[in-house]
Amino acid sequence: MDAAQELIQRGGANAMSYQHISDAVGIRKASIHHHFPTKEHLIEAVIQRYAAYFLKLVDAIVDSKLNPVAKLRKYAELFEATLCEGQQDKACLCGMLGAELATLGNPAAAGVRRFYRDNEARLAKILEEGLNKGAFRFKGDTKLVAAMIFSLLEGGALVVRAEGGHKRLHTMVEQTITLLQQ
Amino acid sequence: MDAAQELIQRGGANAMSYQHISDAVGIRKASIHHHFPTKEHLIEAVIQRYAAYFLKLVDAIVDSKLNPVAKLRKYAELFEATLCEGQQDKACLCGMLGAELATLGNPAAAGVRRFYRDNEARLAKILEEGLNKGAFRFKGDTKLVAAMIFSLLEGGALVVRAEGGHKRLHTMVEQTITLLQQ
DNA sequence: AGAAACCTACCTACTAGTAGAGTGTCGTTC
DNA sequence: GAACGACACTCTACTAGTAGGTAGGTTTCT
Repeated sequence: MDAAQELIQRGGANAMSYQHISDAVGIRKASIHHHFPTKEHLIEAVIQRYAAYFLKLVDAIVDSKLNPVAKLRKYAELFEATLCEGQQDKACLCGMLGAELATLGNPAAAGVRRFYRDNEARLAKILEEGLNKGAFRFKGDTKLVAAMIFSLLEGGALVVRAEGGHKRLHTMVEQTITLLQQ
Repeated sequence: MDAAQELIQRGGANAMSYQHISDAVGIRKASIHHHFPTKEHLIEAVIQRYAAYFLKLVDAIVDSKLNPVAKLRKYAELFEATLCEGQQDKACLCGMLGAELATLGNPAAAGVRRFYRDNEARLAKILEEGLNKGAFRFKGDTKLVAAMIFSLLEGGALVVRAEGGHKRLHTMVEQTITLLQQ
């Protein structure tokens, strides 16, 4: 699953094959089919695991005693950290799968949708808290700003791989935080 | 090229094949190879055409007599319009290809990078004009805000296909404009 | 007539997925 | 304590389908 996830994060689900995984982990293709009968199953399992892992980290941030601005910064760092891993060309798993949504099976697509919804809800919570405590100052709907920030991070993670990398994403995040505070 | 572009915008370059194009346009696979010898060539040609077409529209907006806020709104509408076309599941071509960047050949990847750079430059121009005229009011670097908006639009176009569609992207854009004016 | 476009027929490589046989590791029984 | 059976795991070897791409002949346009 580690190998599958890495392959998807780097080139997408359609560029990932059982053979590639086999080469990466040194176990024959057929043996992988024993654990994940179809590609659909495999992708779904990877999404579930990724979503659970990611959201656990997010919840730890949301529930921490940090101030809301620091929470938002920490949240964005999760995306930046992904870009730093390995050969620095991994984006968010669900950002990649979002592009290939039309070619995904129903259960996998539902998992991606759910990941988006869950993340936006957590972000909205951080923003709401920030507004109440006066750490943020902006007009409009927190849920919309949450959706905006999430799209920015998912899109940013993809775009900066072309130029600038994680450092560039970081500066974009800082600029966004500035906009939310003025 | 229309068929190839549509296939890429819906499912990505790796989910697009000569056979799919053949089925869509009613011309044999080998005949398509006559015009575009390799997939690399085809993708590159589609990128070039798309970038030229898109940037022409963008430049028309930038050079128009609209006020900067209206220009930004018009620019975002280009992304919204793409989502409205056909079966409402087409994202920006270069957003899709950004996800698959690692599996693209060098010339194609360079085309995508260039598209990103060109768009961010146009956006920065609109923002700069808006700051000077007092239509926008925000702290920070216009180039960074431009990169931020571009990532938001590219990411948003991908994310809203999962839920909400073009209407949702529109509300996110309006929220962003609000942030830039406060 | 010549070129551009298109065709049929084919190639090799790779895809997801299956069949069925070996291998190692258990707990259970004699 | 040794033999047994069950099971999880891995293997080799295979399938049918699809991928990108080519050779070479036919049609269509100018």
